[in-house]
Amino acid sequence: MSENSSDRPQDPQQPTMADVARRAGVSKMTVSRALRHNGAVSAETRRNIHAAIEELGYVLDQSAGSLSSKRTGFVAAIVPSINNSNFSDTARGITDALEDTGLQLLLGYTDYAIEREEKLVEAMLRRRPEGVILTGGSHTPRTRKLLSSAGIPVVETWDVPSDPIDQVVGFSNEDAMALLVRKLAEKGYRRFGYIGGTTERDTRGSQRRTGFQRVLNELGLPADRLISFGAPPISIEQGGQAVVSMLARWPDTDVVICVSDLSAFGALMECRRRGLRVPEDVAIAGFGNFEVAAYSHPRITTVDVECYEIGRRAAVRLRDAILGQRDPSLGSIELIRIRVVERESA
Amino acid sequence: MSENSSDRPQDPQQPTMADVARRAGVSKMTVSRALRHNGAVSAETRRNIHAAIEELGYVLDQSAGSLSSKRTGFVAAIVPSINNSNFSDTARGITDALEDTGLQLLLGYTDYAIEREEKLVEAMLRRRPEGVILTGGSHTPRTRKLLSSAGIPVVETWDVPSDPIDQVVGFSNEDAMALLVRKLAEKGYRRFGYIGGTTERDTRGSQRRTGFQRVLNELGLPADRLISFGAPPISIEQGGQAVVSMLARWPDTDVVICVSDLSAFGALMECRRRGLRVPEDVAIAGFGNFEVAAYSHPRITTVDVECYEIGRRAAVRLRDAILGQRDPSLGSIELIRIRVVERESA
DNA sequence: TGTTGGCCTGGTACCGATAACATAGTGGTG
DNA sequence: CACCACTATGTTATCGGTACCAGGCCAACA
Repeated sequence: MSENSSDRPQDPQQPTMADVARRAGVSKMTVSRALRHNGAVSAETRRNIHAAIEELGYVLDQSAGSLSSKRTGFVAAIVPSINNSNFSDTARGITDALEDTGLQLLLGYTDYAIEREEKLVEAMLRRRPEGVILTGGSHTPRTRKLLSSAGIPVVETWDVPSDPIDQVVGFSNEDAMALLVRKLAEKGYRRFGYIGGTTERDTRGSQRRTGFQRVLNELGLPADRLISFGAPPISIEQGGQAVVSMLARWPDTDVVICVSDLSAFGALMECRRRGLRVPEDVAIAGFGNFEVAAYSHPRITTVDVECYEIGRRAAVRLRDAILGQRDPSLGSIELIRIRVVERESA
Repeated sequence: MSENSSDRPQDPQQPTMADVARRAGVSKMTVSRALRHNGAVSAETRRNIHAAIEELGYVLDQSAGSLSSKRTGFVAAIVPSINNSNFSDTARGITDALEDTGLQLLLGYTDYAIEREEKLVEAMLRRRPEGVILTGGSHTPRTRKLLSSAGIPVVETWDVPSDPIDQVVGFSNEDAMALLVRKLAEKGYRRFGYIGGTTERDTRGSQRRTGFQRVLNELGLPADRLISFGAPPISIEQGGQAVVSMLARWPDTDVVICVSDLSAFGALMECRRRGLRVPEDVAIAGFGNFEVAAYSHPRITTVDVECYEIGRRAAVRLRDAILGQRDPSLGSIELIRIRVVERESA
């Protein structure tokens, strides 16, 4: 039913602004003015135009408009996965900050592959976004090149890259994990295990592992209990499987730290299923402060990242850059607060 | 840094196809042909053109192209929430089915409000998508009107509306819930409770509640143990709070059925926290077969919906309609399989 | 050798809006 | 009453591509 035949037997051609203008007895230009509440149009003319629009079922063709105005009215945001409440909180933050700016969000996801990110960036750029928000600081050289020469503002998030493309709103995943490990060491834990994904694909994951190892080295504690399980993002199920391997190999592990709350939750449930007490027999901690961690039984100790704020502030920076209102006193790098949330599991 | 000043001191103006043509010593038309692998262009010319593109850092402006070709190359999908693995599975199904069709997915989310859906549909339509995928069958009259007269194929999903706009790929939420209740009644449960969101806003949620009540009425069992808690989508936390109210009010409740696995999980964890045995003291069931339900302890009995398939098939139908390859022997309504997954919690 | 047909390539006219400037009317002011 | 500032509207020229048609070139064939 490509030619949708329901309601009214509509004309094969969609009406254009010229049709509206003819019907309202004015010129195209006046219609254009009436639609963008900027121009000076008399109340009566405006009424006629809106009546004509209603009768014809006219919908503005924005792509035609952007060709001449050079404003497409959207920004692109690229996240690793939409099925992850951390990133969807960030997306919400972006959407909220963009409200009332006339800017729309176009969301794309990469499945944690920077090659897919490259393809996505190129596809987005063909539609001429007015700005781009990326997740993470690792990109292909071509992605960097495309974005640098696109002449639009770019904000990298969820990371603090050493060589930013443009602006940054994020935090150090390494430091955040270090903070958690240090806190747990203070609580008396000594034999730390780490569960994460296999490859380097999830760069934020590997940075967290680095932070884990760094602190243990500083404290003179062994940092070799590492289980890598599956391609990132590692799931609840994989967290469960990984903790089994961990305890089979190093049965005296004090505390298991997981790359995210999802895997921590899997590990926790698997331990409970096997009759282990958490945290008495083995403690568990996660990362990201997902809702599941706050309401599981026992509740999971984790690191809270202000995901929503990341999105909101990234979008505010983008908006200011686009509208040329960028505050020069602000640096181009903005750090987001992270904090350890101590709960029952560790 | 709106004028991105890093890498190279780039020209203020982005290069256009005419620049590429000039540099390659051909006409714009030939460049256009070389970029869309359809036209006949000699190997050497093509090489020159690609070299010129590379040197200039040219990126095609698709919005200009679509103006004259009348093909924008994207479809819009509108989901209630991106932070919900059911819908993001559907989104993945759409993305996968669109691969290699030259069609891109533009995702929008409504936060479960049909007014926001209306705004979103209008915003999308201004960009002239080649097709639209909606979640659910309830829309504002204006949304329906806009879509019917847009002259593009539309697929409604996750529901079986009585008066479809165009095509449908979904299932009956009422029947799916009825299936679950019937199965649990067969297992011997008699005193059923239901936990869901408050308003009619989440239409799929209310349909599920209707299915719940219908079956209990048919079986001559009381169907009045209903707890409504919070605006949809109800969260893990709200599931926990609701089960507390439920058991305070009707302490002898056999089994608690939740509108989704997330609230079921919250209820389950809260029961465990209070020392209740599940399913011995109270059984719990959910809906949607989320990962959290499969790996919690105990595992949660639920209804599995083929979310990914919903997306994939909706996109296939859209694609066929757009390319004019729609198989007329296929009806315009496609039902997705649903099945009860019996696990430990009920 | 003339004709035919296929492969490349170019020229021109748009696609549907907006920018920029021009113009007509209107009321207030000295 | 001429002049000015201001409002409301129209005209023209694009924006950056693609559709469509025309034409040049060359090999194959009669």
